Amino acid sequence: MTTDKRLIEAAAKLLDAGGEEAVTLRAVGHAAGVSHNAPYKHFANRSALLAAVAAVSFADLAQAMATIRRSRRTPTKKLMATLNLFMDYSREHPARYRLLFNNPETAAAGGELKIKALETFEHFRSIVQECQETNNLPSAPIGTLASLIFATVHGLLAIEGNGQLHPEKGLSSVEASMEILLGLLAPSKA
Amino acid sequence: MTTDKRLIEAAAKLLDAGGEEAVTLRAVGHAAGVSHNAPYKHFANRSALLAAVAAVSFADLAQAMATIRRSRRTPTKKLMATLNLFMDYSREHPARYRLLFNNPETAAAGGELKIKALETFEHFRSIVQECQETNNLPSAPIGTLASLIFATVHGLLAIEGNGQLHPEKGLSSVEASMEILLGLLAPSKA
DNA sequence: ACCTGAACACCGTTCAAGT
DNA sequence: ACCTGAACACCGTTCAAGT
Repeated sequence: MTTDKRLIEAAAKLLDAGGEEAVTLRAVGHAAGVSHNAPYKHFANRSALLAAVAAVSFADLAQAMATIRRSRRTPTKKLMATLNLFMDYSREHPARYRLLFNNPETAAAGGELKIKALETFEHFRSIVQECQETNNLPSAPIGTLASLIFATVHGLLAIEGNGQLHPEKGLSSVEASMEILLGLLAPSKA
Repeated sequence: MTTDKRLIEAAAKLLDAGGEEAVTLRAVGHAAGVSHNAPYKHFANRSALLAAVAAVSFADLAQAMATIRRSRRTPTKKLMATLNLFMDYSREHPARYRLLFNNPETAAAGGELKIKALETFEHFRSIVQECQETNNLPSAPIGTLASLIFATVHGLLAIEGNGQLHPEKGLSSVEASMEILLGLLAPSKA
């Protein structure tokens, strides 16, 4: 495997294991078997390395979503599967999830990263559209509806990760909240 | 003003102006007119100082929400005003907003910070409840409904802050998305 | 009780070399 | 072309004093 791939992989592993602060160039270099400043021969700086991690992570998500999209399932089931994908990702890789969806630097980035991110949203949007076409979601503008549903899972996951979702206090789980949302959004079958 | 208040204020100002990375203890100390390690006489460490900033910020938000809650407005208008409060806060103090609602350390914290955070949610929940009672929101469990609506603004604002809300690409603004959500949630006046 | 200056370990980044 | 080791500036944190 080429050095740059190994650096990205090492950075991702450190990120998952210890959060963003654990991703030091020294640790990344060491984990990849090179010196602490070899990364600079492959990436402009630490941010660029993290951006590369984000890009491959978006690509992974996009691929998983493409598989769901192609599968033989009802649109509603596809949407559920996609939402579950996000939930699992957020819970198994919280720091990575934050890097993808909650990081000012990721926001500012363009190039490869931006393209991969847009691909991910495009899959999501398409699945939401299928649900609309089968009359399982209201006929609001597709972009608005898709961003609304995505933002809701995202927001719920953020709050959950922040420990501000308190099932014991009457607040509900991400799953339950999403079910309620989709239930309320579903057009009454008149 | 006491030194600890001045330290919190200086930290908040630096946070708003330059993001979390700009909040170095050296800069905070300097801005407050003390040495770079005087903060340690008032706070256990940098995290504790940021937690104090979060606590006063939550208190400010809670107070603004209490005012809205007490005002002579329809429940729906109160809810709108509260949502606008979050939107303004996120746009005017993005780094601070992230500290409050998107920070693993804030999550782990207890004490004063946790209490202030819960107070904020309590106001929000109460306003949502008013909307339910006047039949402007469906009769889902209050905790679930409140967290759902809050998570949605929060998620939309996170995406907006991340530059992933693209009005030009058919995705919509936070305001428009929230209006659609509340419109769809509103029980049909039968 | 509250503050300061020196010191330490760690980090991102740069630079001059090495193959 | 790719990598390394030394060096620099900066940071959080600790410690021994100072009033």
